[in-house]
Amino acid sequence: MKLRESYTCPLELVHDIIKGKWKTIIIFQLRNGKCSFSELHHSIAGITQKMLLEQLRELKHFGLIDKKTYDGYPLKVEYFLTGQGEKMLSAIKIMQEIGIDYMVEHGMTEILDEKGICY
Amino acid sequence: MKLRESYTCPLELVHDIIKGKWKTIIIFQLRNGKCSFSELHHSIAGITQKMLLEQLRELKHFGLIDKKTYDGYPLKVEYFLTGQGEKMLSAIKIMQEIGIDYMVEHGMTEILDEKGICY
DNA sequence: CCGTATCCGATCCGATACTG
DNA sequence: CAGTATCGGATCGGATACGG
Repeated sequence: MKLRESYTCPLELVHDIIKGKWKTIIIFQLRNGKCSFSELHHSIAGITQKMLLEQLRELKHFGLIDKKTYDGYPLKVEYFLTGQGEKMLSAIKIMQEIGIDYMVEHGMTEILDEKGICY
Repeated sequence: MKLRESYTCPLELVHDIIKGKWKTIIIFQLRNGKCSFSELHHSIAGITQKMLLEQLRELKHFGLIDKKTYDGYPLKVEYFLTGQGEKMLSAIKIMQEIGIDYMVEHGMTEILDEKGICY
């Protein structure tokens, strides 16, 4: 969650911002616009509530996503990408392609639909 | 080093391929062509021999880089990006930009030269 | 110059139970 | 529905020493 005082390389900083198992997937899930906490929770296979919340908090802290809270009951919250989040998304989309390339190359295609999107 | 049998998402697979503190930096260092082991070692601030070798082995195993070994003494080895490595580089370049944006935004500019390249 | 091996603290992340 | 707290095993990565 905390960055260092200084870095010798921008990539080291970015690594500290998006490291971990879930952040790229969360950003990718926000590619089509706003999502509630539970939409994210249900659309990301295998993530726990704890991890999702923790990662959302960090992504917000680093300015890749933002959220809007509506008072009332039940509580309603919407998460969405910021400008920098969109920029990160453009890198993540390339990585998605690389993943699909690898899967095709190695016969791991069973999980892909015709567009290579799996959620 | 080992991937799972199957993944529910291409990004999860890519994460397993490039996770860790050093891989994106190593790929970025290879952006201008071939490098020897010691060129990489000297150009990447703070990396140990152990980590560099370990990460190079994994990157090769996953097909993002390749190497050419010349017999003779002293030993000479050259590492370079494959096609998929170049594709990953295009994503990494975007992340580099994001890192520079963040540094500029947060007054961490002291390490950047006029092009934002620090090695 | 290039590559290998081991030890060990730090961190990550899943499971689980609980609150507003 | 959204968010918090704690515990413990697995993994990561730095230090260090050795080998082709």
